[in-house]
This record gives sequence, C-alpha cells and structure tokens, in this order.
Amino acid sequence: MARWEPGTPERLQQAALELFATRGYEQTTAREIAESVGLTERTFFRHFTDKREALFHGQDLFVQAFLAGLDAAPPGATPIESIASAVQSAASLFADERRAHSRKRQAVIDKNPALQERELHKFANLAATLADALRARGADPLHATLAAQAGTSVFGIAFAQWIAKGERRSLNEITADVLDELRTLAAPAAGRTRSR
Amino acid sequence: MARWEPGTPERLQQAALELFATRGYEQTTAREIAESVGLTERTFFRHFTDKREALFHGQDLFVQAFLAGLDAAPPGATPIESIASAVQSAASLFADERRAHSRKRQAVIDKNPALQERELHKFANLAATLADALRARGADPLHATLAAQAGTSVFGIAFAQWIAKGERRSLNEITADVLDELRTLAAPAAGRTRSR
DNA sequence: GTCTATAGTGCGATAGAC
DNA sequence: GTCTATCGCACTATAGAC
Repeated sequence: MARWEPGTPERLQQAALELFATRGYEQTTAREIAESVGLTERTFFRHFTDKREALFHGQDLFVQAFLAGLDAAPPGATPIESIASAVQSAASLFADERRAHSRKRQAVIDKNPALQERELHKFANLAATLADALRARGADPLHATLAAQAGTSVFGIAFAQWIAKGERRSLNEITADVLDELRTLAAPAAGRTRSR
Repeated sequence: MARWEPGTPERLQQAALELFATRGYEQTTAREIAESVGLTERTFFRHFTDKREALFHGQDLFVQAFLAGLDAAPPGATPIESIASAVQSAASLFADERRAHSRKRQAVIDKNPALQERELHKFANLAATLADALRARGADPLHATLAAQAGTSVFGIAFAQWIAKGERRSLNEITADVLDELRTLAAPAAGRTRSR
C-alpha cells in the first residue's frame, strides 16, 4: 500500500466542487477543502496555485480537442471553417452524461465574479493558442485571431445553451446551429435564406 | 478651501499606475498607493473594491461611447454594421495624445495575470451590454451576442495594434482596417459583392 | 478607524518509495 | 543515499466586518 492515495488533485477538485456548490465559493476555505479529503491547507496550495484553480485545473484534454479538430480540417479550409472543425471536435467531448456535472460546475461559476474572471482567462488563452495554430497552418495573422475569438465565442454560447434548463439537444447539434449563424452573420441583410 | 482635495479616486488611480509601472503590481501594496497621496489604506478600499480596480475604475465614458455609436447606426443596419459603428465611436475616444498613457497602462496589465483577468471581465461585461442594446433594437438574440463579441474582439485587436511599437496610424484608421477584415472573414466564397 | 479572517508564500522537517 | 508528497510554522497583504 502506498504511503499516499493517488489522484490527490482530482480528489481535491471533486471536494472543492461539492463544497462550493453547497456552501458557496467564498464561504468555503481552502482549509476546509483540504481537510475534507484528509489533507492540510498547505498541500492544497501545493497542487493549485490559488483557490480558483481547484475548479479549472486540468483542462488539457479540452484544449487538445480543439487542436485535434484543427488538424482534422482540410488543408485548403478557410480560418473560419478550420475553427468550426475545432469547435465541433471540442463539443464532442461533452457527452450527455456530463451535462448534469457541467450544470453544477457552471452554476458555481455563474455565482462568483472571481470564478468568471478565471474562466474568461482560460478562454482567452485558448483563443490565443488556436490563433497560433491557425497561423502555423498559414492563415493570415489577423484572420487567425478573429477566427479563433469567434470560435471560442461560439463554443461559449453553445455550451451555455447546452446546460440551459430544459435543453435536450446534444452539444454538437447546438454548436452546429450556432456555427451556421456565425457564417450568415457578415452576409448582407436582404433576401437571406437559412436552414434550421 | 475644501476639507479634502477633490478628485480623490483620480489621484489614487494616477498614483497606482505610477507605482505599478515602476515597482510592479504585486510589489506595490494598497497602503503604499494610498500614502503616496496622503491617504490611508482604508480610504483606498473605500474608493476601490479591490486593488485591481485602481487601474480599471471609471470606464463609463468608454462604454457610453460604444452605445452612442450603436444609436448612430441607421435603423436598418445589420448587427455587424451597428457594432462597427459602435467600435468606431469608441475608437474616437483615443486621440493620439493618449497613446503614451495607454501604452504605459497596458504594459502594466500585460505583465500581470490578475490584471488581465480583470480586463477580460470588463470586456465581457461590455459585450453583454452591447448584445442587450442590439436586442433592444430588434436584432436576433443570437446574432446580437455574436456581433457584440466580434465587436469587442475587433476593438481589442485594433487597440493592441495602436499601442504597438512604431505604430503611427490613428486608432480609428486601424479599427477601420480590422473591421474590413472581419467583414471578409465570414464571406470566404469568391466573387461576393459587398456594399460599403 | 480598528480588528480579524483568509489567501497565499517561504522554508525547513519528515517519512516513505526507490 | 535520492526523490517527492506531505506537514508545520511563521509571515504578509488583501479585504471585509465591526
């Protein structure tokens, strides 16, 4: 038997979400989170640089999914179409079984400005990463930035809808719809035909 | 003679920028900022909810400029064109005399993640405000959100270029260029005719 | 205006795994 | 012996309560 149980960050993360959801983020101390899984406050801060990170740590898979989607786009694709592929790839990560968990986590974030700021920062970093990847694929630098930002906006909008009360569609379906709207957005006004 | 000098928040704000720029954000305490203008730490926190707000407080004019630009757009304008008007209106606030000050302030923000998070939050709030205003003008809700986010992205990109080393063009000129790129972004297919 | 809880850091000590 | 996860303690600054 090992001296320490494995998966310490995951256990802390899970405990943090539970406590934040029941007591509220500000009403929960780092000490309480740590002690609820038999660790000390000092150990908590060894795994997370700050308290908020307990909700955001370990989103590598998420970013990787976007990048994999970019790679899956055909070589001649426009930045927007490449980004669309990236967004759909990331959306595929969120199967319907995850919806309840996502709702719970987002409810905590939505109640606290400090957590919202961290979430925005993560999205901004994601957009920067995607823009870099688009440029590496030869996209115009400015187009890359604009497309990457549009992509993260689309994902955010679709995700919010996915966890909205009563929503039944999959995240991929919703994302496809939002992407369609994005494509029509810059088109001139009159006589537009849209499929829905 | 007044009992207190007027413009306390402004003097604190100015002192904070100077100290952050020379010493660094984390190395500067709220107490130091307050005492450098003859006030106590307690007074600092009565004017700003937290230390970061010393760099962000009082951006009402900025938001108002966006909204005024929206109102200036013709009634039949698409969301994107309305937003373009809003972005240009805000860009007009930043005359060339402000460029040096903007560079200094942004240099401080760029060095500190906590300040970046706050800036992103302000932009996100701005985007939400603009989306609401677009919806109030009858725009499709989803288009409103997408256009508002695109608008704040465009402003951010143009602003970053405006304060880039060696840049001489006005913010309005740069903004116009970035908006042009945005218009072409979602119109990938060749031979599209656009009115301007 | 004072008092205090909490976030977060730095450093040293411990104790098992290898 | 080395490595690493953990603990313990002292400490500062923020921020809110009183």
